[in-house]
Parts: sequence; structure tokens; C-alpha cells
Amino acid sequence: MSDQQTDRRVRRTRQALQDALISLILEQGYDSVTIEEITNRANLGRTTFYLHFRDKEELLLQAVEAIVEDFIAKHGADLEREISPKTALEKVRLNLEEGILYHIFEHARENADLYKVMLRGEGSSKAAEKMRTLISEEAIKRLQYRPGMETKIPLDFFGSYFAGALIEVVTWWLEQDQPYEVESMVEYFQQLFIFGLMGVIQIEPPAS
Amino acid sequence: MSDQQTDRRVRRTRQALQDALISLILEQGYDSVTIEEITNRANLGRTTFYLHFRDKEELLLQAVEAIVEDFIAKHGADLEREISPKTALEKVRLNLEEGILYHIFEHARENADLYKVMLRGEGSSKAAEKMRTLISEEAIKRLQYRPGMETKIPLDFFGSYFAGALIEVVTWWLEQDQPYEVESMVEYFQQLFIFGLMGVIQIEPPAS
Amino acid sequence: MSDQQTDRRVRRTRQALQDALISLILEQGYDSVTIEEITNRANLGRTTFYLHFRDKEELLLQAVEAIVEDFIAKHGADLEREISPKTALEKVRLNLEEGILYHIFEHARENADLYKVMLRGEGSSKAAEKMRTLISEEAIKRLQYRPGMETKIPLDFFGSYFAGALIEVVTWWLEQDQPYEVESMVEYFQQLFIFGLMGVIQIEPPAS
Amino acid sequence: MSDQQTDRRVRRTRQALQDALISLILEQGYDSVTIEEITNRANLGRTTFYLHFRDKEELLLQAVEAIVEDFIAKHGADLEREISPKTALEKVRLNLEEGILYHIFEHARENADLYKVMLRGEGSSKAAEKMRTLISEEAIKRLQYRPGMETKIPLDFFGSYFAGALIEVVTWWLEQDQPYEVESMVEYFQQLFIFGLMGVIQIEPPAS
DNA sequence: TCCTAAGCGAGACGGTACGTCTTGTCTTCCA
DNA sequence: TGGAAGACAAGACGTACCGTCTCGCTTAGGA
Repeated sequence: MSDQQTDRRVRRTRQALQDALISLILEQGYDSVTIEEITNRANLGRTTFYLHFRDKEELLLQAVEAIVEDFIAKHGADLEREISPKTALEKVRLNLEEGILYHIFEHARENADLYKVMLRGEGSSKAAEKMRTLISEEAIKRLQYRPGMETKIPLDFFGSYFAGALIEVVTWWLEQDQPYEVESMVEYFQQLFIFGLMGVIQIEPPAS
Repeated sequence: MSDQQTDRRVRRTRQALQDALISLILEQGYDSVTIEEITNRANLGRTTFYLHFRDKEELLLQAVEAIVEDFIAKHGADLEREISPKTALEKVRLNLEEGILYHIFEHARENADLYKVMLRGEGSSKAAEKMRTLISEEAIKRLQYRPGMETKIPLDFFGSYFAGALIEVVTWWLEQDQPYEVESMVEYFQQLFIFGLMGVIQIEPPAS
Repeated sequence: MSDQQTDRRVRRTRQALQDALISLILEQGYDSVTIEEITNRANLGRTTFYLHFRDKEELLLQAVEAIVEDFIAKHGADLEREISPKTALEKVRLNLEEGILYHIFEHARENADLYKVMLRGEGSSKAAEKMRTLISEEAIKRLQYRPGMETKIPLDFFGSYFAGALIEVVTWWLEQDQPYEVESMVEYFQQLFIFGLMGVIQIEPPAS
Repeated sequence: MSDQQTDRRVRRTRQALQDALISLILEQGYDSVTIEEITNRANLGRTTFYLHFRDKEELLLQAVEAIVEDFIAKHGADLEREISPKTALEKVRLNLEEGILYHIFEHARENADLYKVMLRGEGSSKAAEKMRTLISEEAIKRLQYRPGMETKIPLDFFGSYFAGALIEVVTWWLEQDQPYEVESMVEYFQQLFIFGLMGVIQIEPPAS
């Protein structure tokens, strides 16, 4: 058989397994999904699974990797561009509005099923951990390059705070079947993240 | 056997199982912990486990319930008091400083092992879910009672954002073996949550 | 409590357990009967069983012993008397007719439930073994004392043959709910045992 | 795997389990034999047992069936031939001498272990029951076809008597490690069964 | 055209854990 | 002191998955 066709066939097999896994996780939860259930849904023999993946976790992690790579392929350049900092607050706001946050929500919406599974610990907690770290590091990188910054807060703390809030908000949004537009979500998030509670409850600044 | 003594014995047995489970989860992760490992570590027969709990998950959930109840017993009154709102920002800051946030970090520090397990999805994701909901609801309740508030942001969104950020930050802190004092953690969190990015990167407030 | 009363109570407890066991064996077979089922039916606590018997088997064996003792108490004298031999074939026939065989079927009829259980291997095979040995030995004893006897056949063989045939016939009779009178059963057995096939199929003696 | 090879493999596995079971029953008695002991001795995993048999009893019953089929394959034709009756007592004697009885003892000797287990109730009483019924029915069939017969005795009774005596005698013989030749056993049995006690204790026939 | 390598299916097997059931022991209480 | 109640250890049970293996079938390019 030609390598090309073989490749195509193999890819189709792997994709079928991946899709089966994701849909099953959403139906029953990661833990209770069985290799046999996966291969049944994918119309493949159980043995075939082991020709391609060591176990359920590897299959899921590869799916996660693929989606991350997809995101980077699409928005990696933006990521770099945004990091080299301009100066004013407007820049911050601008960056975020036109920027990466928007793409994150957008991408999450487009791959809702997989995102649900990989952001929560529901699917093998390693997937979630991977995402958390990735986001936290990206956030830290951005803060470090911000001019005029003065670290009142440890960078790690900042990363955790950001990653926790973002992941949770995205997950909540997906699990509610996206009750708001992507644009709104971005705005809400910016509001809270940039101005904090003060942006929400309308009060005078502290009587200094 | 007297009911009292039976009770005492039973409670000791259950506690032993709980402790064994927690320590094993921290060593190997929730999924790979075996009922037999639990009972071995607790110096009990495997059968005995099933006399008290249906499965691993029930044991963990009861542990979570116990720790939540413990927290409420200690700080439930404070919770109510804080909710009835005063007015100024100082109040906000004050409340938080002397208030519930402090107790949360403190309590997490005192029960570090269990918190690590129950905040992450590592231990049965149901435990984590429970905590998320609880915190989110509490946050929403507080926001609702805040005077002068104007909902620029959906309450659910707010709850998720808060819960996600707080849980992630606490977990990170515990997993790093508490690199900062409780007081610092509370301050960092307030800073970010009340003033947002603006509290961190030193720039003038938006030219209103 | 007086010793007498205690004794009476204990005896009643044991009897209740025995009866429960027998009736349960007949309903479900020996193996599947549970100690708990026995004590439930006897309206006693499970612990109580172990105050009186080591296990199911001991309980059954004591029941068997009791029934054997009962038989010997009633017909033991006859047993001895019959063994001291007279002379003629009439004697043989007479002995058996008025004798021990009749009492065996009679006793089996009166204690049908227990006999069913103890003759078949259904109840602990030790019970059945005990009966087999007992009957075989008794048969051998009688044959040995028979005058004019000439051992064309090993005694052990003879004992086995007799015990096997008798036990099987009695068991069959009980399991069919005694389709024939005791008298008939005795006659059939004698006929076959004394004259063999020749007593059944009417043919001339071998043309010597 | 080719069906043939699979079959061969499977057959070897089943045979190994059967052999293990029989040898263990002889060592410790049916009841106390554990599935794990069986598979250990057969050098197989415990799970494998359940791939082939539902439980211990099924395994034993299949072994019994196999041995019965083996016997029928070898002597089934003889069985039929013998039943079509000739007439005289010589025929009877002849039939038995050259006939089925001889083959039974011979077959029992060749498969001593299995016979011991299946004739006694030691191994699941169902096996023993099956054999009893089988032999009883065969005996009845023969008697019915015997010409000049006159049923002084119910057929069922006759069957039970015969089966009980034969089974007990064979079992006794095997358990004593066959102290007599097959020929002798056949002769003893014929003697007792055809002529009864009269063939043993030398007395004149009843003064008719 | 056949042939041959790869993907795949079928299913036996060993192994581990599960949750259940029964046994027998022990301790404490009650009548 | 006999019996009830019930916690507990031990261990077998039958089931569910897992991951490995061996073998046979199919299919489609390259000899």
C-alpha cells in the first residue's frame, strides 16, 4: 500500500478514535469510558486501538496537543506581536480587545467539545494541568514585558490568578452553551481583570 | 457494645480510612489508589471499607463535606455578618482584610493535604465541582448585597471568575508549600481582585 | 436461672437450629444453606449458632447421631438377638420379615426429612459415609455369624453391595414420597436380596 | 489464529482445567477446591477459567459427560445388542460375563480418578445423580426386554436397587485401589445379583 | 498478475481490582 | 449465663477492563 494512502488511512483511524473518545467523555465522563466503547463507536477492533495509542490518556493528550497546535498555527504570530509592548493603557485595552483573548473564546467556541473536556479535570487531569501551565506562562510573559510595571505581586501568583479565572470562565461559558457572544465575554473578562471590583461596583476611589 | 463506644470505634475507623485515602492520593493520584491500599494503610480489612462507604468517591466526598462543615462552624457567623453591607470602599477592603478571605487561606493552610486534593480535579472531580459551586454562589451573594452596585457583568460570570481565580491561587500556593504568608496571599488577591491590572502596572487611571 | 431450666432452654435452641437446617437443606440443598439463614429461621442470632456448633457440618452430624441413637435405643436389642443365628432359610426369611429391615423402613418413614438428607451425599457427604459404613458393617457381622456360610464373596464386597442397594432403595422410596407400604418395600428387598434376579424373572434353574 | 489451532489450544486448556479439578477433588474433596487452586495447578490465569466454564460444577459435569460419551462410543453397540433378549439363564449369565458389566468395571479401572469423584456425591451431587439415573434406566430397560419376566417387583425399585448396589461396589473397589481383578468383581456381582444370598450361603432352595 | 507488507479483526490469555457474600471471632450489652 | 447485636478479618466469588499476543483476512501498490 502506498505510504500516502496508508498515512491517510491511519490518520482517519486515529481521528475516528479521537472523536469517539471526546463524544464518549462528554456523555459519560472520562473515567468510565472504556477502550472497547471507544473502538466500538469508531467501528474498529479493540486491538487496533493499541496499534496507535498506549492508553486512553495518550489519546486524549494527543488530541489536546493537536488543538493547541492548531491555535498556535492560527494565532502564534499575534501572540508574539502583542508581547512587544507599546506604552499606554489604551494599548493594553486595545491589545486585549482585538487580540488574543478574543481568539481564545472564538477557538473555544469552535472546538467546544474538546475544550470542555480538556479544561476541566474531567478528562485526565494531565490535560487540564497542561493548559493551566501554558496559559499561566503566557500571562507571565506578557506582564514581564509590560513597561512601567512594578511587581507588587509575585509573577507566579499573577499567572495562577489569570489562568484560574480565564479557564473557569471559559469552561462555565461552554457548559452553559455559550449564553453570551464572544465579544461580550471578552469585555466582561477585561473589565474584571483590568479594573477589578472597582470596575463593577460604582464607587468613588478611596478617600485618600 | 455500648452505642457510645461503638460510635467512637466507628468514628476512628472512618477517620483512619479518610486519612489513608488523602495521603495515598497525594502520593499517587486519586485514580490509581486502590481500596486495598487504603485499608492496608489504615490497618483494616478490605471488607471493612464497604461496611462504611460505597466506594472511594463517597469516602472522599464525606471528607470534603466534613472540612466544609468545619469551616462553616468556625466562620459561618462571620460570613453572614459580612454580607450585610456598609458603604465605602474602605469597608470592602476592611471586610476582606479581616474577613473571610483570610480565614479561607488560613483554613487551607491548616488542612493543606485535603485542600490540595479537593480543589483540583485530581480527587474525584465531583469534589472539585462542589467547591467551585459553593464559592461561586457565596461570591454572587456578596455582590448582590453590595449597595450602589451596577451589574455591568452577569452574576454567574462574576462567580465563575472569582471561584476560578481563588481556587487556582490557593491550590498553587499549597502545591508550592506556601511560599508566602497568609497575610501576603490575602493582600495579593485583594489587590488583583479589587483593582485589577491597574493595581499592578503603575499607570494613570483612564483619562475619564 | 436453674441448671434444669438452662438445660431445657439450650436443648430447645439446638433443636430449633437442627430443624431449621433440615428444612432448609430440603428446600435448597445443603451447600447453599447459610448459617444466617439457619439462625433466621430458628429466630436466633447468628452469634448464638457458634455458641453451640462449630459449623454447619457439626450441626448435621449431631442430628444424624441423634437419629442413629434413637434407632439403636428402640431396636438395638433386636439387632443383637437376630445375629445369634438359628439355622434354616426360613429363619433368614423370618428374621428379615419381622426384623431389622422392617424397622429400618419404618424409622426412615417416621424421620423422612432427616433420612433424605443424611442418606444422599446432598447433606455433607460425611453423614452419608457414616451411614454407609454403619450398615455395611452390620451386614457383614450378620453374614459372618450365619451358619453353613461359605464365603464365595469377600465380606467387604458383600457389605458394600448390601449397603449400596439398601440405602439407594430407601432414598428412592422417600424421594418418591413412599409410593409403597413399608411391608411391600421389605418384601421387594428381600426378594431381590435373597433370591436375586432368579426371584424376579421366572426361568428354570440353569440346565446343569 | 486458525480455527483448528484455536480449537486445539482451547481443548488443551479445558483438559488441563478438568485434570486439575479431578486431582484436587481427590486430594481435598470437592467443596474445598477453589477456582484459583484449579487454575494454578493448570498453569492458567483465574480469569481464563470463566472463559470456559461458569463454575466448578459445570466443569465437573462436562468431565462426567465426556466420560459417559466415551463409554457409549466404545460399548454403545454392545448395549443395544445385549438388550434384544435370548432366553435361558445361560444367556443371562453369558451376557453379563462377556458383556456390559465387564466393560463397566474395566472402564472404571481405566478412569479410576474420575469415577471415584463422579460416583460419590463428593463431587457435586448432580454428577452422582446423573450416573444413578443413567444406570437405573439402563437396568430397567434390560429387565423389560427379558422374556418370561414377571414383575414381582416395581421396575423403579429394581432400577434403584441395581444402581445402588453397582455404584457402591464400584466405588468401594476403586477406593480400596482395586484389590480384586475385574473378572472377580464381575463374578461376585453376578453371583449376588443373580442368585442373591442363596448363592452365598450354601443352603437348599426353599422347600417349595 | 501475483506477492507482499501493512492495517486491521478476532479472540485466548494473564493480571488486577472491583464489590459481594459467607464465615468465624470478638466485644459489649441485656434479660 | 444464654442470647442479641454488630464490628471486623479473611478469603472466595464472579465480573469488568486492561494490555499482550498470535494468527488470519483484506487491500493495494510494486515486482
